[in-house]
Amino acid sequence: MRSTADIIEHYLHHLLDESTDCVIEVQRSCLAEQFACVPSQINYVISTRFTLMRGYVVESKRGSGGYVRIQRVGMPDESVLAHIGVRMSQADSEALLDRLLTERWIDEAMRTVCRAIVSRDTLSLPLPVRDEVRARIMRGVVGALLLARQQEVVGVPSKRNGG
Amino acid sequence: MRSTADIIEHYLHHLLDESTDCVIEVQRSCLAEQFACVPSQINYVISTRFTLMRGYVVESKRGSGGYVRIQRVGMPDESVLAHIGVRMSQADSEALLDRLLTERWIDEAMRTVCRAIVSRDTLSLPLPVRDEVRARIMRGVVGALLLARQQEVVGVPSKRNGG
DNA sequence: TCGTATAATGATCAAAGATAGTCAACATCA
DNA sequence: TGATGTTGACTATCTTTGATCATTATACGA
Repeated sequence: MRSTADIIEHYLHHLLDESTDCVIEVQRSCLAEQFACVPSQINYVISTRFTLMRGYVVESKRGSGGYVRIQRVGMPDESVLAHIGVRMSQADSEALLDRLLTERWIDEAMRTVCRAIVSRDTLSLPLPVRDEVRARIMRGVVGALLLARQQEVVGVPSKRNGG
Repeated sequence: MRSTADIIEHYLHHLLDESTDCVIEVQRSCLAEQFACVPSQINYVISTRFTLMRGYVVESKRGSGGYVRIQRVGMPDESVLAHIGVRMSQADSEALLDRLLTERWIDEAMRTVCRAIVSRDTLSLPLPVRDEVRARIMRGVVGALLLARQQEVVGVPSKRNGG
């Protein structure tokens, strides 16, 4: 059975898909009532599923007339590397891979392979080393992609060997 | 007499045969209850019978709404897996990537990215851990390639962010 | 008009709950 | 007797909940 958090996430995605401008505004307490959960559950969903890494910007206002605004934003090329810190969680790296797929930097196969590589089962290292290695790997991936793009533009004929 | 492990294995195989897309999702605790065994028995069954060697990829999620997903992806090339031991050097992994490229399991882009990932600079771990992680990564790559190939066939239902 | 009290929101954080994983001792089978 | 199977204590991760704090708008009295 899917968790409440999953259901709420799905609902918000649905609203975003319906919206014409990739922005939605909801009321935390209303949503909570609608899904029969405590208000802070909404914060949980937003903080785990609508992160900047996944391509969302969230703003809110308290007090009467308060709201939570969720906006789906595009990915500025150069900002990607900057968003990868010294450590990176599995969730964040999967989010980034999903975005790279959405933005057509990579294809399905690449995402599947990279997802497998950065999974905790594959790395199988104790924290925080695991998250540090994952960050370096994601840097490597994005770095390689950026390089490939540059070469495309300049017209370098697909790198040979390279030993 | 058949062991409990055999019976559970058989049951899971049955579920997989019934499924239309070679994927099943079960709950560890439910299965354990169903077969009157401890939950860790399920892990035993999965780790001994649903290995990559035998053509399965397994993913799971903990917590509320948790599950274990078993996917049949087809048997990997034995000679490929055989080359990946407990440890793998950078040179060996690059050689394997070259071979995968030659045999058209991967394309240039994939090789470039994977080479970057398994380089000692990216992993940046002391030996022998570095070679061990590299071996697991290459194993993950092989499994993911099988998975990706099957996703192509079945057609992925545009899975949204990590659900 | 200004300042303040109050109501209406949303945010944070830590504890509790819900699953699944690991490991090693013990049991059983061939 | 070694290989395979079973068990349970301990661990890791993800979700749910509630107490408490923070912010904003508005009503109201001076």
